[in-house]
Amino acid sequence: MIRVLVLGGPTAVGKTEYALALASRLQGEIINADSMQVYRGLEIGTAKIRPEEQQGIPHHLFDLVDVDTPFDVAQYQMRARECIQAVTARGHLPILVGGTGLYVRATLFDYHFPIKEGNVPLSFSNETTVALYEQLQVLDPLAATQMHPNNRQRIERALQRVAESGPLKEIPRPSMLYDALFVGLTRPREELYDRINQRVLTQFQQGLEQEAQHILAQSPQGSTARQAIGYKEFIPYFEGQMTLQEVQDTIQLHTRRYAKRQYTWWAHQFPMHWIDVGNGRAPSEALCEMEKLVKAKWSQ
RNA sequence: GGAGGGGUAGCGAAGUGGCCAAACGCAGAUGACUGUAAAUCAUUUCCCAUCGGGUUCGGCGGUUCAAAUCCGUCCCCCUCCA
Repeated sequence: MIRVLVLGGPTAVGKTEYALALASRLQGEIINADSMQVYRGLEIGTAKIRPEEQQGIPHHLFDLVDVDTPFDVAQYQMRARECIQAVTARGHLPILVGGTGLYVRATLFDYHFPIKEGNVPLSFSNETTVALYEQLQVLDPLAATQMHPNNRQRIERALQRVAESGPLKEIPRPSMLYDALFVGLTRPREELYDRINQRVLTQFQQGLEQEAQHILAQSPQGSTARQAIGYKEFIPYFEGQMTLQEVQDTIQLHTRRYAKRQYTWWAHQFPMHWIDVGNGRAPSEALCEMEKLVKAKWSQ
């Protein structure tokens, strides 16, 4: 099986820096696993690494599409698998770096996304959520058991899927397709939250407002890019209903909550090896621990 | 000094004798998640505990079978008049 090193963890924990160091020590190439950094133009708000910071290490799957172009897990899965293949063929170690757990899981595990047949998307706007859930219970009882009756977004998707490829025959229990090592970076909660708050302040100084204005003008209603934290919060501000300070507070709040959700996903969906990079620990020491994990797994 | 309004769980805010450990909002904590995932959704938040129990609604004291809710008194806050 192909080896893949995964570097995950919550936002603002320090993945970008450690990825760079790891890549240079392990002859690795970095593959983005962040659902928002695939968009061109989301720079400051997503804390995307800049070309001059990349230290000559190849970075893949950043800036794939414009903000008005839809992108989803299925596309990511395909691109990421191709990329892993290519990096491996070059004799390098693919390092998947990012916070979007679903993207990583769909790539490394046996997730199937049937090819869409280009049929008209169903419209559910006139139905109540209760009615939609009842429909799903009839059309795909198994899928219905997998989601909460209030989760309209997932119910709609399930109905769409049923229309395209029929009901679920069994609940999928995906297996891993790669020889993957999951390293998660972590820090004490309070320290992480401080870093998040500080990072948002810095982003404002770097011109987040201008970037957001630009992005919001370019991305259509409902597009994924305008759901990104650090951008959508500006909407009420540009409409004159919120102060800049309130925008900043809200971005910090949303980012903190996002970080918690990421912890939940990473901790529960993968066999993680957590490395504490906080508490004033020297990066060299943390890196050393990561290298040990790598050696222990792929001893060489 | 006088008149009036108010003090409810982390914050805001309902409740005005029993159905109140106390609605609701916010914030926090926990979790779910195979095509929007930086999305969407759920649970939970006085204390101990499995049922269940023990302390709460500014303090103290009363009335009552029963009080956050009624009475007395004290403390604190706000507005207005002096």
